[in-house]
Amino acid sequence: MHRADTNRPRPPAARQATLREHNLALVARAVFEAGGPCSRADVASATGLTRATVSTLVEQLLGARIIAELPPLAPQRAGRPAVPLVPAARTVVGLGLEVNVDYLGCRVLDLAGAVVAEHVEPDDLHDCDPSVVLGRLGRLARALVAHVEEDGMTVAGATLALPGLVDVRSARLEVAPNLGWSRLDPLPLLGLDTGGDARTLAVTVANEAKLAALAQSARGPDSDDRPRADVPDTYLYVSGDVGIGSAIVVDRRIFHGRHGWAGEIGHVVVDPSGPRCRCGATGCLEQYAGKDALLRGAGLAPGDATSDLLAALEAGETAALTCLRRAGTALGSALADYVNLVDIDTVLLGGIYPPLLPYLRAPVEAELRSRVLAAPWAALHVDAAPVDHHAALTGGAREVLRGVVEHPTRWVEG
Amino acid sequence: MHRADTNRPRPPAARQATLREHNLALVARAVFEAGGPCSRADVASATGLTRATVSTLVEQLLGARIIAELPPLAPQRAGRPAVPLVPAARTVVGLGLEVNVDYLGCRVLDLAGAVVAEHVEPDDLHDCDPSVVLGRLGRLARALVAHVEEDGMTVAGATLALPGLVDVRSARLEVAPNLGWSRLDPLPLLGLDTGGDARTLAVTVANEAKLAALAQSARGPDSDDRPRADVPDTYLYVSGDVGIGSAIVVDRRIFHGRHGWAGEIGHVVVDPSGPRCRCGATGCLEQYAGKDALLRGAGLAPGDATSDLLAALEAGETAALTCLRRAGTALGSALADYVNLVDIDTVLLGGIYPPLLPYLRAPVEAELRSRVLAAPWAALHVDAAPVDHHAALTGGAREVLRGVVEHPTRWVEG
DNA sequence: CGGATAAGTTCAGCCATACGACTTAAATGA
DNA sequence: TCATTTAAGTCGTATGGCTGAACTTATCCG
Repeated sequence: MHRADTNRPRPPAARQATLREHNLALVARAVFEAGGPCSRADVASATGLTRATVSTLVEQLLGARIIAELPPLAPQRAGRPAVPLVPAARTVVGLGLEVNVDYLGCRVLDLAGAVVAEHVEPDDLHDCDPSVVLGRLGRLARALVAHVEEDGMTVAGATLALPGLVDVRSARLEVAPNLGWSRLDPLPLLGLDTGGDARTLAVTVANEAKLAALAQSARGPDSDDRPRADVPDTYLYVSGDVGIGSAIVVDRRIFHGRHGWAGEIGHVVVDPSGPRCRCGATGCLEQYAGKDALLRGAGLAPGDATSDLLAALEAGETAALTCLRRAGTALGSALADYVNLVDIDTVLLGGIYPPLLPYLRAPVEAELRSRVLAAPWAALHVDAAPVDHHAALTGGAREVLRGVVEHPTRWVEG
Repeated sequence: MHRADTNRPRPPAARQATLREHNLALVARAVFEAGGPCSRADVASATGLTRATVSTLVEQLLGARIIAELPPLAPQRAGRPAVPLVPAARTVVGLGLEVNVDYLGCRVLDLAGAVVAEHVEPDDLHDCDPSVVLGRLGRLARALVAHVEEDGMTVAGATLALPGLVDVRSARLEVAPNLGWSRLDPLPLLGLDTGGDARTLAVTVANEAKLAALAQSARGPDSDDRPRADVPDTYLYVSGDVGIGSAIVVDRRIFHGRHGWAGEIGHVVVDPSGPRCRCGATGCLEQYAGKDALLRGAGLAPGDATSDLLAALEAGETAALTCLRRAGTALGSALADYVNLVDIDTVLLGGIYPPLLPYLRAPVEAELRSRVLAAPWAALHVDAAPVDHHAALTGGAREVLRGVVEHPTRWVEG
């Protein structure tokens, strides 16, 4: 059994240019994480660099259009007034793409976190043809890219979100049950790198739930769905739908595991003597807390909407209430395993769960209290995910922009 | 709900000295990971630094006694013969300490990976007094430190391994059920930093299974228990005993989670209608595959040894065989959850499991095949952990030495 | 109006690495 | 035996990024 990582690559040698890259990224991060306009002097004291150095670096970031200067505010203290620095709006942008069972679309975000453009087409994409659908998405994306480029923006890259097992390193989709796709390389089918002009757009693929998870983190625009609670940098995100996906977010980055398949909570064992799952095993979480199981348990049809379920619950229907208690216990049991294994104390529930949370919370928390070994020593937080409206589009675009902020050198002097 | 990590610290500004530190560590790593003597020129081509720079850095590492030169080998090619560089033996050393239910001890490892000194005292430490036992361990450690320092070695630090929930950041032990300890700060009780001389020895604490996990990784001396198979850099380590601990190792580092409590596989749900666990919940893995459960299931007494169980199995006793099949299925079910959640494809079984592996393997693998969602696309490897003889002592010492290799600057020019 | 205060800029100095030339040390072969 | 070849390791200059102190700019305050 030989494996590739036995001689993992060493980091490259550091030279003067490496210093620059590091400090450029440091200054960029300081501006982005300041939570408001900040001066060069603020950045200097936040980073530990001298004001002289910060000035040089800021100059480069301005030139790269990664940050921007605002007109000086009315000064309130003695001393020369500061020039406010902010993330640049509508200059360098990221593109999020997604194909999911009920829609396909793309969204462009700028560095300030604002949605610059988007195009979402609801559709039923169960068992569709990958090349047709991805070709269609590619055309949408090209149109959107052309549009924002006409306005002088630069698209830094794109991330494609797919609801299935995506190998992040080979950019290969192994299987997406609900789309009926398997074993394909989605990127060539988008036709983005062979567009009209000769430029190539860097595109990556990732699992939809993982990208949605990234959209939850605190910093960024608060122009989104819900008022943004203070989301920590490390949390578990669980997205309920027909399947149940999840992601481990550590310091605002996805923990991918070996292939990018971490977080498959939908098939965690809840009860081995439980119902058979479509995966072949028995008693998987999905069979208790997946969308189909919830609807079936409440006496609704598989095609019904979450709102029907919610109506049944609000009407006090016993079948629905019982089913949700059962689902909550199952979800709590699986989350307890999750927390026991990875020791992360915040769980954000997304997908179909946020409106159902009032019915799920008690059994989930009861199960966590009794099953999480460390529960007596560290409080656990279970909350609704703040962003859910096509979160993977936002997450994908943000992932691109994170790359820009963390590696600004590529955009300097271009 | 306010949490501390919302404003996580930024990395420090990089300056010239940072470059040095980085490249010094790079050169050190190159020598340590070469797998044999290597020349300055080898290091240069491995790192991408010039030979001139490597010479300077090697000079410093030699001065810090982190690496050493060997007498030149009989040259086989034309050209000036290389001066072989190797990790230094018996210069800078790491100290591993451990208190466990059946022994306490300490072990000193040098940078070459050799055991320089050790002192292990078997004892029954169920429900012992922490201050007495830790005081005793501290005295052992001081004696060992004095001994190796007389031989001219420098102890770089120490790591204390404890079988319980250890908060790695506060160095606090929350609970260690089998020792009967709870809520205590173990480090002061060791009395190592207030020793006879005024020096302070940096000591950290960690969970025993996690440190044992670190002892498994491939590089390092092969003077240990078993012939070292090629262990990858990323794997799950599971240690069976009365309780079942585990660790997630990614790129040869422990994934600690929020507090250092990741890997509590012993209380993953196997069957909610199963037996009650001492943790209060029902159907935890420990109740199927923990040592007590195995002995009880095989009709043996709780105090019996693993060898008795093995004898019963080899004699073909039905109760023992059935019990191990059941344990294997339970372990496989829990491991399947683990792999589904963290996507790591190698599992090393340690503790009492290696000799039992022939009886566990089939049910474990069957369960993994049917329950791991990604099983069709990536082979899983379940193996016996190569190191098990007081592995946490080795892991703890290695952890200290990893710090030396990755941050050599502190040892240069001292 | 002038001193205090603070933001931002300029410039000499330092330091680590690169690059090319040089030295050292062995094998090779006429 | 001795020049040639090959490769390891060292030396000296050049480059580039950061620092620190002095300087300029711009505002407030008495």
